[in-house]
Amino acid sequence: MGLTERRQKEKVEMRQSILDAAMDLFSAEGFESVSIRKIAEKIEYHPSTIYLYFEDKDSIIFELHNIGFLKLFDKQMSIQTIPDPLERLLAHGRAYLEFALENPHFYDIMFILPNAAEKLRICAKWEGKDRAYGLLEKNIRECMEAGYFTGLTVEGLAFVLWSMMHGIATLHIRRGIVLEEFYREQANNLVEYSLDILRTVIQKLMK
Amino acid sequence: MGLTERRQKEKVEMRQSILDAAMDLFSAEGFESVSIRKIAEKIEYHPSTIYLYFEDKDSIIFELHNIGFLKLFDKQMSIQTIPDPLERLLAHGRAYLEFALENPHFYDIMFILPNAAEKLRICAKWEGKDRAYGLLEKNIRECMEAGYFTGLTVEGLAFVLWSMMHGIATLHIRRGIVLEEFYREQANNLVEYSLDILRTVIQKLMK
Amino acid sequence: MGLTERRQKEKVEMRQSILDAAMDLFSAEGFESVSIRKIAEKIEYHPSTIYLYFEDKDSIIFELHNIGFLKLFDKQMSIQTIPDPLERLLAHGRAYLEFALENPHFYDIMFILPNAAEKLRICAKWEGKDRAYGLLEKNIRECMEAGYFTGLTVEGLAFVLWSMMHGIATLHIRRGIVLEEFYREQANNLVEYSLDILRTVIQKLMK
Amino acid sequence: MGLTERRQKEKVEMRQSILDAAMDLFSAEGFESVSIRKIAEKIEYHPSTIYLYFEDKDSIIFELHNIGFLKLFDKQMSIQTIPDPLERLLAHGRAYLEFALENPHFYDIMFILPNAAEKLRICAKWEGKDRAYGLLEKNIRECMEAGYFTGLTVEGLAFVLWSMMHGIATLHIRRGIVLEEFYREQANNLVEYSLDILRTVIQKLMK
DNA sequence: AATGAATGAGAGTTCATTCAT
DNA sequence: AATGAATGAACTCTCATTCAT
Repeated sequence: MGLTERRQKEKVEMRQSILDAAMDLFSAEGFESVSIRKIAEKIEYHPSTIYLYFEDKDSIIFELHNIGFLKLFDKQMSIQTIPDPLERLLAHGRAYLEFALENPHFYDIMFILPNAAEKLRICAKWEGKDRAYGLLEKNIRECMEAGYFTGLTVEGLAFVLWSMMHGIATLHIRRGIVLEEFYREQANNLVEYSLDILRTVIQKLMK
Repeated sequence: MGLTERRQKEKVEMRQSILDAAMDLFSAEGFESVSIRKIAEKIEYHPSTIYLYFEDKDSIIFELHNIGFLKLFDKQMSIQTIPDPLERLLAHGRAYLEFALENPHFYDIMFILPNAAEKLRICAKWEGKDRAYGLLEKNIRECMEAGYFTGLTVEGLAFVLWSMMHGIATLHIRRGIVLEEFYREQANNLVEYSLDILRTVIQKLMK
Repeated sequence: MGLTERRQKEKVEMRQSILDAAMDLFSAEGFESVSIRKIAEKIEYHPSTIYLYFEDKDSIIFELHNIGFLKLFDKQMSIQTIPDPLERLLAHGRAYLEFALENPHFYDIMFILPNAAEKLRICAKWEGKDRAYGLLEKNIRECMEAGYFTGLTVEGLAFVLWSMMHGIATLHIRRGIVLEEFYREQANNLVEYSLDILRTVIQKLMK
Repeated sequence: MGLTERRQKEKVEMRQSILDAAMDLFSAEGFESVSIRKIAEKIEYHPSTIYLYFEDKDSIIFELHNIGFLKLFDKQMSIQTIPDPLERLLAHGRAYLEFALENPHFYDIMFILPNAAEKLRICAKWEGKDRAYGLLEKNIRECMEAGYFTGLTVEGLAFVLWSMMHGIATLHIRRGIVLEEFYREQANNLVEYSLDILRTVIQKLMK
């Protein structure tokens, strides 16, 4: 490994450790208490140093966004090989939900938080989002081509399913307390519980 | 009206005007820019004065919470007179969604934003929530007693319906842009669009 | 003296001490090192406290401007009673120059420094300036009405005289070193030296 | 060209490109926003590299000073061939003013801005200045030898004329707005307007 | 000759809150 | 009941500069 190469690698590692620290802070103390100073303190560097790796705070948030969407997309791609469209659609839902509940803070940044960074508001054209949604529509469409869901539209169904999944995810992430109270028994395995219901719904819709 | 009585009344009015100002600020500039100073400026009192009526900032947010739940409950009660349980359930969904989209900032505080959660966790008895959820379950139960939704549980269906409605509401409130892109034509009348779909779903589930 | 009155007075005094500190810093270390923090340190208050008396840093600079122009105008008014127009014009020049050399840092902020505060750039309509210039033109006009300066225009002469005075002031304030080298003997009494020359010039122009 | 020679040349070129970049920044964004970082960015080098060619930031400013004086001296030399001393003196004024208005930022650094002064005080022998001033005095002296300006001293007249020119230049450079308001019609051709007046003044002084 | 990494100092500003009056 | 005065902590960000490589 040459000199330039190693430096390159070190740079990447530093960026990563900044992002990790930011994510840790976010997880531990909530989004509003992610600050350049705290990140710096966490990685034991001077605040100024952060600016050698990221243009500003927004860029850090923005990067976390992107990473989140990459993660989600990867997860969603991994189930695209399932041959049966209906099973695939269910697996799709499961993947989405698993992602949300396994990476609640990523999900938070990606889908819940107020347009966290100015950057995001500007960058309206935003691949991650489109790709993820496109995949959902594709899977629904293929279900329909296979004869399911007659009488429903792709958009309508996509809307229903996304809303449901998003609703479940959001409730769990932000209102864990509430859910726990009502679904105490299922709280530990909310994914399975939700998917059981999703399966029932889908089966009813299917006919 | 005696002296004590009038003082009492003035106190209530002052609290109310503080809450109003806070809500206005929230609506106008977003949650993060609600500050004691700005509230004080809006009601033309000194910042210190706020502390005579509320312990701290969190208490104000918490109060807004409660008000939101009262509003929601009122709205939901107003449709409980509908005799047909299925129609009532649909109206229930409509009421919830309308509340969310008409009072996005209340909904935000009540169901999305994280901050208030701390207070809520402490405040053991939190009527608003229970009552609202209880109403939903009651309506579902009465549908089932009327013979609908065989093969589904009350909790399961409540969970599905709430998730869906919450998902729709949240997407609209926080990701307006996203929705607009995909549902441009329906964006102006998201409630009706959503309810059409809800109706379809319910009808399929019904049998 | 009532309570409100004393408070009012204290507020004024505090504002004044902030302005004094700012001016001191400016004199001692130059404009660029005037900072809220240093002002605070100088008056032994917390930086935040400054913001109770001034909206922001610009407002402080802006206030210094205004004070400067008030001072200058006062000085200029004090010689308007001189009956003979020519003598009055000479006194006018003397007053301007004296002001500049006695209050070099005010003069600096008023006439030399890069549009120091954003406020000044916006506030194009700017009384102090107009009044001061108006006075000069008035005095020149009255000289002309008395038969002096035939063949010259008011604007032209105002321009010449102001330029000269401004030039002298600026050279002295900012290039003291340069001047000292060339006019070592007169440096201690630059006003008189300049006015002698001005008098000669005016006498020549007069005819 | 030997190796050492080429290296020498490269060094000079690099210094020049740094100075050019600094001047560009100065012209574009004003003195206060000239920073080592921005210069480095402009010439697409690393900030550290600047320090291989200049000791510190002040040295760069100081160098710009010198360059400015060389430019001015060149311009002034170019009119020294005019035979008639009076015409030459007028041309001298014109050259000075043209230089100032054509190179406002150089003029700024040379005669208005404070910063460089520190270095200048240290730098005992400062040719540029002496030469420029010497030229002015020489031209005035030759006018006197030709019989003009009786009753005036060389120093006095030099002082008046320089002050005037400097005043005009400074007003224009730093208080463009002010001037424009009063001399709107002449603003586009301030040099000619000023020289007309200068000519009048000189003619009056001449006799 | 050039750079990459890092620093420390410092800037303006906002905030929730307290305490004496 | 209300306010005025003040604080201390926190914030993002920019800068000139140094040192090892």
